[in-house]
Amino acid sequence: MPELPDVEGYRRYLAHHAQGRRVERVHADPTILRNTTPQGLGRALVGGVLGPPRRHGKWLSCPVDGPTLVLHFGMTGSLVWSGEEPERHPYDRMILEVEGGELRYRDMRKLGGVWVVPRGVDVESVTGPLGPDAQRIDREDLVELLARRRGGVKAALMDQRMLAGLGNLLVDEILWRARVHPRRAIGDLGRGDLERIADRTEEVLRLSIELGRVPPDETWLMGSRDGRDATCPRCGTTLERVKAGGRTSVFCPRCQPWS
DNA sequence: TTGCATGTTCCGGA
DNA sequence: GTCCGGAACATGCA
Repeated sequence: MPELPDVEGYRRYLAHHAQGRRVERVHADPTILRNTTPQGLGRALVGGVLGPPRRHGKWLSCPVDGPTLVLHFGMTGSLVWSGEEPERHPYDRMILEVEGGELRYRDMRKLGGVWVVPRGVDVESVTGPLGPDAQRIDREDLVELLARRRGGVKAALMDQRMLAGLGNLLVDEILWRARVHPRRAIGDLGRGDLERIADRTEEVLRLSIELGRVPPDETWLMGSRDGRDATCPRCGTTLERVKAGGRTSVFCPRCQPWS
């Protein structure tokens, strides 16, 4: 379930368990490797020491003595350290055997992927252009970014080239807190709307990043949105769903009126 | 059996 | 050039 807070959780997890350890061996499902082969991955990584992992948006990268390992988690990716779970799993698509254990990249649906960036090459060559990270951008800059956009507000917030890290569930959560209907055009919103969106973005990310995940909390839209007659955690109105920005959006018709 | 699912990318049409 | 919707990718679940 990787959105920015989850990937930030994986970054800390990798740093905690695997950073500083030397890679002894790698195994990989060739179909999860996006720009290399199992042999190429081995040549790049074996013998190297895992450096400090970095996150930008939903991308995680980790330098390994020159080359950089780059991971994207798609919709179902995660990391597992052998000390926490001794057995390998059929969906473990890549395994780094390191001194003292192994780090596994698990991804059921394989919509994510694994890349290797050679020494001296920019990580952007695989991630493509990304906007500023949603965790690190400050409020004023985010308001300015939003004010310059056109089109739907939801599509804008999910556009990784504008702002990196927000996905469908987080954007629904932010718009619900900011009381903005997900199908509104950004050009029709007032300054106050944009400021509330920026404030709620900061709030949602701060709270969920502390935990390394989005809390399964019934006071969050995210914790209440599933099910046929899910209700708004704030006012109890039955939640509705519409398509916006190409995905299903859940919103409260009372808290997020059209006008 | 059908529709839907938290990701990105590519394509066609307005 | 801009914006939007839909399909594709791979797999599981209701």
